[in-house]
Amino acid sequence: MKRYNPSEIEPKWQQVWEDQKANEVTVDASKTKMYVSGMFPYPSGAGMHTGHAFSYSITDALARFYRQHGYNVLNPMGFDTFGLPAENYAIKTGVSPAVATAQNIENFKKQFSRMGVSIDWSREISTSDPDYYKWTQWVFTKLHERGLAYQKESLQWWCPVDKTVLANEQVEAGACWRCGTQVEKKSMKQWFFKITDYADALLDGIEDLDWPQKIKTAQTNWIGKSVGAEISFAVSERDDSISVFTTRPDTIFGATFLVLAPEHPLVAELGVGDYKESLEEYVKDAIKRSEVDRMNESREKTGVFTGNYAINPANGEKVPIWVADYVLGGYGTGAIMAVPAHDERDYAFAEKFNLPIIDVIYTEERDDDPSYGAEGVMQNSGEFDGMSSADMREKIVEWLAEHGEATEKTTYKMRDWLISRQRYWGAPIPIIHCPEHGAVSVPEDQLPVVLPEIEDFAPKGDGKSVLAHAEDWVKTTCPTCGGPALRETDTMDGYACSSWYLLRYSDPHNTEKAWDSEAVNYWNPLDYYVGGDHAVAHLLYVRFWTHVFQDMGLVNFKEPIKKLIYHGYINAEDGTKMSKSKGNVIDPLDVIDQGYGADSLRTYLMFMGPIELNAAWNPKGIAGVYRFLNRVWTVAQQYVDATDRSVTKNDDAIRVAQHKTVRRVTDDIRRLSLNTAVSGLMEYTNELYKYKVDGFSDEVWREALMTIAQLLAPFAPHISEELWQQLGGEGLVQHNAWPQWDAALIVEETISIAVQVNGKLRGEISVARDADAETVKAAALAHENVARFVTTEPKKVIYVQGRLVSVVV
RNA sequence: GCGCGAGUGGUGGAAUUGGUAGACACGCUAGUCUUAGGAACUAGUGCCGUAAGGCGUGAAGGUUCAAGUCCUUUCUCGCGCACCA
Repeated sequence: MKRYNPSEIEPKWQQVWEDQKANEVTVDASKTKMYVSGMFPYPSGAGMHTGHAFSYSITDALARFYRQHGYNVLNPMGFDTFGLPAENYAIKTGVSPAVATAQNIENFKKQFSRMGVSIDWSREISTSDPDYYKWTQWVFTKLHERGLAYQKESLQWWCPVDKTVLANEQVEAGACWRCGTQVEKKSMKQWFFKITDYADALLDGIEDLDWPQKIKTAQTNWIGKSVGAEISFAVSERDDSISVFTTRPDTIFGATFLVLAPEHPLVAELGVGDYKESLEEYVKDAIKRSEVDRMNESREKTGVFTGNYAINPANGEKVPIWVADYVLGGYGTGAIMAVPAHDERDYAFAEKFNLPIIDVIYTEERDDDPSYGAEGVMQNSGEFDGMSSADMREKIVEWLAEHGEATEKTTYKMRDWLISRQRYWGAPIPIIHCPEHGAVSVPEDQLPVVLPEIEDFAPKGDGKSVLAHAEDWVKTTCPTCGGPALRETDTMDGYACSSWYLLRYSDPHNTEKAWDSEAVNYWNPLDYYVGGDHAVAHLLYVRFWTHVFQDMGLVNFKEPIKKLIYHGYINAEDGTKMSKSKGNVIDPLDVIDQGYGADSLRTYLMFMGPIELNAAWNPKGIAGVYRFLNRVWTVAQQYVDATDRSVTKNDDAIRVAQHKTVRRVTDDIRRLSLNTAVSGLMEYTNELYKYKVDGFSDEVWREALMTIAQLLAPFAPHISEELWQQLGGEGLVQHNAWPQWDAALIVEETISIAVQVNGKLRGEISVARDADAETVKAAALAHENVARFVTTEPKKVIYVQGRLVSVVV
């Protein structure tokens, strides 16, 4: 008997798939399409880790499952190649990012091949390939044309030692991540995408997405829609007013002071007399710190009085104007009316600085706590006393508008998407700055704006990308007037590059346009998107761009991803994250090399638990799966080697087990319960194992074993191909139909019924499948052990068809 | 703090619709055989108890003939957001 040897059969089938181009697909309107994709990887120098192996094993299982069902399956792969690691590596070693990236991609592709994933490599893309980023740039110009890409002065982190701009996540506790210097804020002109124009559309789209609730909630919160009012407060003894945003205009009679953010434009003018100096100092200090920092610090409120007053438009009361950093400059109007009786933050502030608190909403259950957000009956509110606060919310805005300025207003937490990066290794922003015409888009026929090759990748310390020093490249002519002009030297955020790659897979080599709409509309939207990261950013940006593309008539759908599979992490054996420093990293390629093979690795990853949960790697666990595949192998070999195939002893039982398993595995994969699909295959194998000692019949065993090859193929494709071939199957198992189950064969003649007495299990009876209720009840009561517990006439006997009898005494 | 999940044997987990809790796998125990093979096979394995039986799904209540599943309260852990007015 041949032994199961994955290191022999796996490379063999990988070669066959490659030679036959088994996974390449084209648009075919006569077939139902199925488009699945994992989130494309950043090809790091470290190669593939278990997270990748897990993610792509899920994707591949689905691709193979649907391919076997006869769908036209697109399972592509690409590489998210722009980004900081390659650039930092270049700064350190001088190896150009393009060269290092190409090597890493080669390595990743080898590793993908060894995993046995069924990818259509003819569609490979890489975001740093000029043939790709030409179209990323083209999208930028289209957004620019539509007013969705614009420039704005904005504050950026600046490290005075490294003399470079830092991203928010590169600032740790107010210090530069590299040198530890206290960072500063610097105002710079930056490019933004106007995602806020799509806030409502993106919010409305969330409801119908077949995505995990937590991702949908995360996106909803991120967009952060608030409906309220903007109300104007006149500044006392000044010809000025301060506009505030509130979601609770009904509490305006309780507004006892105003608070402005330190960034508020009026702050500079409001300081009066003795208060002026302390105000200036406070503002200077607050602006130095980021919003992020302010939030990380203790919630102890700080603030200063301006010495100035405003008039509450509801009751004409003079209310003091304060400045405090708990009010954010970037949200609403950067100013609030503080209602300490009904907002815990205002309450904390009022307590600390002894400001008046007026309770304007009465609720019965209210205790002494400041009643944050509660609805109730209005009081201390003039003519509105006794009314319901919820009912008056809109009325009071109308009333305020009659003798002042007040309008209904909706605000969002989401800000526009800042895409400028002062970095080399990214897609150049396709803009030319002309002294005459300003920022002009590079015309389509001059795209791509190719990233120039340079020698020195280290930032020069001027807050610009090193591209600014590639003088020949920077100096150009204005597309509008032909006069001398300069190129934009910032590159785009990598998220821009990954916001449309799922569309490019449909038509990856098109040199005329970003994609052909027929191809894109055939394959998209994506049926399954598999990943475990980017809950908000990437998954929101992809939606944003697709919404825009639909508005531009480039695609005929709004939402790019139908079903999102957001899987967990694979942790180390002790449940903590794998990390190089802890030395607990499991390298999936090592696992394959150890002799377990890719099939065991993949099947184990699917068997570990529900895909959406985190799981801890258990070296014993993969041994168990290897044992299972060995049993599959052994039982198949014993059939193949058998000289006598005339023993029909267990044929009926084998047939029942086979059809039950087909049904179960099919259902389980459909509902993405991959761990139970694998356990179903294990049970089936164990059962066949039991019967093999009695000997083999020909057709029944052959069919039973071919079925296992088919059902196992999504998880362990190599052994499945091998067994399929040994059993005389036609062609590749992955191109053969998924087995069907025959419902009639699964039905058993006698069924087992549990018997409970007062809710406790007391016995089990066997009855005919179609026995009527009275017969079953009688049989239940006749059961010896049941009778022991039923000493009086039962009060009630309930028969649940096909399941149990419940006797109540 | 707010939001979203999840708590089941020694371990990972199963139970699709309120209907036999613990499938499958790991580990462990005992045994068989040792063509020393990452062995294989057989039997057992929730807890207490010799048994009959009792107890048992984070905790406490409740609804029901019947609750891991539904309701109320509460605790713990994970993830996301985090002074957004």
